[in-house]
Order: sequence, then structure tokens, then C-alpha cells
Amino acid sequence: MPTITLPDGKNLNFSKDVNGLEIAKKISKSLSKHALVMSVDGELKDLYFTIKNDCSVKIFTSKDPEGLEVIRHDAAHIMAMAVQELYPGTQVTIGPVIENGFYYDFSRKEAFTSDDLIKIEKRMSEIIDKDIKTKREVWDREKAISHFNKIGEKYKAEIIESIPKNEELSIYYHGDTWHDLCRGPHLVSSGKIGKAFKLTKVSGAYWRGDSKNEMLQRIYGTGWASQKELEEYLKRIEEAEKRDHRKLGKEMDLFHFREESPGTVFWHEKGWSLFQKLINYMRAKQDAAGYKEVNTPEVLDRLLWEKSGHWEKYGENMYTSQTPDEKVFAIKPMNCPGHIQVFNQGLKSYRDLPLRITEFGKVHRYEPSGALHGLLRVRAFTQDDAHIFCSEDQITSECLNVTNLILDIYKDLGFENVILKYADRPEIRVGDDKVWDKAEASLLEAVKATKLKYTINKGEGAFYGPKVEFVLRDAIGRDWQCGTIQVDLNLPGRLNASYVDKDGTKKVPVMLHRALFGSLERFIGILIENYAGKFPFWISPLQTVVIPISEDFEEYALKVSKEIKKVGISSEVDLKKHNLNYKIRDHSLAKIPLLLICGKKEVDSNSVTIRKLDSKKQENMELKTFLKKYSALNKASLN
RNA sequence: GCCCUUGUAGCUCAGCUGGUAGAGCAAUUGAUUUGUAAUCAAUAGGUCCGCGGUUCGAAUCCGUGCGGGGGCACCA
Repeated sequence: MPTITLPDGKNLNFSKDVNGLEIAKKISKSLSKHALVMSVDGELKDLYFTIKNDCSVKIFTSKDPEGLEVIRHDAAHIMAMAVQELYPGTQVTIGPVIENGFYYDFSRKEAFTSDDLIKIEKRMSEIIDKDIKTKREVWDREKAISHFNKIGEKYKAEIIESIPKNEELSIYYHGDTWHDLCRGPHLVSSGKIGKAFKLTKVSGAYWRGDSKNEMLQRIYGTGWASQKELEEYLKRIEEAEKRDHRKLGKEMDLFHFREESPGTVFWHEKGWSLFQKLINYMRAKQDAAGYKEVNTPEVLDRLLWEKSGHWEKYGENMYTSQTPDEKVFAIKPMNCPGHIQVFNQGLKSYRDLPLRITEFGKVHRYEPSGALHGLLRVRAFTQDDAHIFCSEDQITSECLNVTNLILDIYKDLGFENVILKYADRPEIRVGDDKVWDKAEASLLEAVKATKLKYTINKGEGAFYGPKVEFVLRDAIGRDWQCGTIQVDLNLPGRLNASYVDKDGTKKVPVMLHRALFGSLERFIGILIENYAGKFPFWISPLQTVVIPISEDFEEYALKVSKEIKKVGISSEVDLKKHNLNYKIRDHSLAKIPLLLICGKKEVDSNSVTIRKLDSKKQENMELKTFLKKYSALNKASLN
């Protein structure tokens, strides 16, 4: 005679054992119709799970994340069922729920094509229409292994073998024959899945996520509670595609890639101007924050990389170059060894600390070909790198300085939504635990002082010290990991860095690695997507285009453009033989922030008529006023 | 690196089951001199990614290499 406590605190008494369906029915008719899954004392259960004792129960519908998750999970199962019906001999492996949907990994000789996806989708629909019932059974371990082996599902048998012996093995039947090993819970019947799903893509995936294993075929699907949500999701994807920096970079003539050098950027004039603006902006900021900018060689003797430990640990990702004298040099994948060399010049005292060395250093890393992705993952990129040499006591304050600098810069570029990821000591590491204690505590203190949200990634720090990563959220809700601070207790010692302390003894400094954007290339990719190519005025690659209304006003337009350039704003004149409408369309599509129209009116009053991007409003302004106003705007962020 | 997919004019893309290429935009030339998102017309433009094979004949079929895309793995 269980008493069921509901989330609102109300109790329901039952005279006999009861399941979720019956509880839902008792609460309301509509809930019984919409109920998908329940939690019993916090544990998710199938609705037909029989409750014998007093407990608290919560019933979930598709409005709850728990309900949606089960819809997706059932969709994955029904997809596997459809696949096995259509393509006998295909083995199933795993099929979890992921963000926005689900996938299932299959083993089959022939590749699934996009036509197959349509067929599978259709079969899924049919199974859903039949509204077949779900049934849960608990099997004996040995029986389960031999059963799955017998029916040729060797992956399933392997999974069962890896499940701890004390765990219950549940088998879910969808209909009378198709069944799968699964932890559950699942919907009562296939009809509850609804039709708001779509198979999106097929790809390869390693068995158990290990590249040493064979490759399976993964079919991805997206699944939602309603058709409306599905459509919204597909729309979001479409919007993201429109912002793709590779597409916009080509359209806006910012950069290109070519096969002679995969993963490296050919910056065009406009893209490079954007690049330079960001660097100049950061120079001003860093100068104010007490950094000293240096420049170190791109190519350094292999011996140095051996000493620093890079050769052994990251050698596979390094480009090398052999000179005619048979020496091997490595093209730098990081700037740190070079910066330590700079630090090592001359005797350093505690009075020199903290010493902040920065460099816009171009590094090369041989990334696996499959990892390359536009500007977001390249083989040669420019780091806004710095290394801060300091004493242990200075770790917290220096980390805090860096954090403030990073947040300030992100804000100027339009990113205000930032979270931190703090990672502490990994299993394999160098250095004394006492030093780690101190480094971790100092860094964590700095993290807390920011008052930003942070997550702790246990054991994910670098082998040489703990780290913080800065994750920013863009205009369409995507997260990008950009800046980082890493406390290094290892490298300075390896490369013989030292300073003379107050007491006259030599000490090894702590080194903080830090990057603001991380990679300029990558950050520009993020900026393009965040702004959909419509950059804020001050970083816009081409800020103004002057358009004379007819040939008669070309001279005036040229004069205006020249004046604009004089105050540091970029400008071009459009002398093409096209009409005004054509030119406005042309430059609007090119995302020029300001179009300046010049005709008789403007010549007579020594003015310009401004048309801002995405605005039909026209504003006439004396040229003098325009120059003053916009040159101030242009410099605003540099102060 | 692995699986799938893809590579045609400057750009976006057609080109069915093999018969040596086409559109729109851009470019060039001419006419139009334009007041806020495409004026009209003409012209020119291609090792159909490279290499090899099948075939009387290959952009098309097969093999291979390189590049791109989607994932997986990787991301110090």
C-alpha cells in the first residue's frame, strides 16, 4: 500500500502496487496522456515500473528535459530497429542521446548513403505509427552474452562483458522481437516519440572512441518534442551556416586557403587590415598593462627543443627543417622557450619581477589533416602570447591582472558572456606536490576573485601546472575556448632561468603562460561568425565607401575620401559606371558599415550623406563634423 | 590519421544512362549620368583538380594522388 509523494508535497495513497501510468491517471487526464517517464526517489524509471513502497514520484512530459531525453533515446532505438529491418546483417553497438538529438553506431560492410537515411526515416515513421509496445526484461549475464553472440551481435556481447558483474542487465523489447541491451528508461510505446525528428548525417566513428579500433558507421539524428521546435532547430543550423567564416571570408575578400599549403592562411588586404587592427589594439592594451613586446626566432635548433621537452612530447606535431650543413632545426610550435632565452639575458633580480614578455608570435603545428577547419583550426597561426616571470607570491595578483585584461578585451570586442574552466593537477605531472598546492590555490583564488561562473575540470591541467581557460559565448549561443592562463613550474628550471632573491640566493621563477585570444586567426574566424561579417565600425576592414551620384561629383568624392583617410579611417571611392541603387546594393552586400553619398547637395554644402549598413535612414552631415565624430569613434577602444 | 562525401569559367552552380561543355552574377566594351538594395546591349572567358587505366571516344566509368566538406580520433 504505497504512499506516493508528489513534487508539490501532496500525497497519494494507493491500496495496491502501482505504476507511473496509474499515478499519472490519478493526477489528471491530460498528464496521463502526456506522461513520458518518471523519477522514483530521484531515479528515472519506465512509467510501467511497479512501485511497491512509499516514495516520491515526479512525472515528466516532453516539456521537461528528462522527457525530451527519453524521446531522443527511443528515437535512437527505433532507428536501430529500422536499420536492422532494412539492412539485415548490420550489427548494433551503442546509441546515446546527445545535445539536440541522438546517434547510433552500426557495424556494416556497405556504407550508408543519404538515400538510405531517407529510407530509414520512413521506416521509423511506420514503426512509430504502429505504436508498438515497449517491454523491459532483466536477463542473466551469461544468458545475455551467449544470446547476443548467437545472434551475431558481437559488439553487444562485448559491452555486456565490460559491465560490472553486480549491475542488473536490462533488455528492452520494442514490439515482440526487436530488442536491445539498454539501461533505459524508455517510453511506453513507439508512438510517444512523435514525428519531430530527422536523420541528419552519417559519418565514421571508432568503436569505443579509440582510433586503434575499427571504424563504425554513425547515423546522427535530431529529435524534438514538437514539429515547431524541430523547425526552429533546423533554422538555427541554417543561420549558423550563413555565418560560416569560410564562406564570408571568401565573399568579403578577407583571405583564402590553397592546396599548396593546407591549413595556412593567405590574408588579403582587407583581412590583413582587420588582423593589424586587432594587434594594434592589443598592443595598446598590453603596453598599459606593463608588458614588454619582443620578437623571437621562428626556427630554433633541435637541441633547444630537446632540452625544453617539446621534442620528446610534441615532436610529432612539429615541423622541422634541415639545413645544408645537416643540422636539424624546428619551426617553433610555441614561443615559451624563446621567451625564456630573452629572460635569461643578463642577471635578473627579484626587483625585475614580475617581468611580462609578450610576442605576437607565429607558430607552426602539424595538425592532423582531418582536424583542419578554416581559420578555426590551422597549421600556422599567430598567438597573442605572453610569459610572465614572477615569484610564487605574485601568482595570484598576476593571474588576476591577466583575467581583468582578458575580460576587458573581450568586452571591447562584444563578448560579455564569459565563463572559466579551471583545471588542476593531472596524474602524470612534474614538480613537488607542495608547489602544486600553492600554484593551484593561487590560481583558484584568482578565478574566484573574477566572480565569473567557473567549472572545475579535475585532473585536466597541463603536466607542468594548473590552468584556466576562458570560454566566451557568441551571438548565436555557441561557446568558444579562447584565452588561457597556465602556471608553469617546470620549464623555467629546465631552461635554467633564475633570479637573485632578496636574501641573495638564486631562485627559479614561476612562469605564467597566457594568451588573450589564443590564436589571432581563430579569433578572427569567431569574430566573423559572431558578427555575421558585419563588424563594428572600428575594426571593419573597409570602413567607408564614397559614392558619387554621377560623374560630375567624382572629384568631390575623391576629395572626401582623401580627407577621411587622413584621419585614419579607411575609405574607397566607387567610380564604377553604375547607378546609385546598384552601388548601394553592392556595398551593402559587402557589409561596408558606412556609405557616403555625394551629389549636388553635398558639394554645395561641403557635406556627406551617410547611409549606415542595414538602415534606410539617411543622415546629412558637414564633412568637418563627420570627420570629428567618426575619428573619435574609431579610436574609442584604444584608450 | 580514419570513415563517408566532394572537386566544371573569378563566384554560385547545371551538365540524364560515356559522343571533347552551359546558365546567372562578376569582368571587358558601348549606350545611359542616374538621389538610397540589381539600367540596357554586346564581347570575352574553361588542362572539366593532377596522374594512370577501360573505351573508337571520358567532365561523365575504374584506380591512385592532392585539396575541400561532414563526422571520429587529435587539439601540448
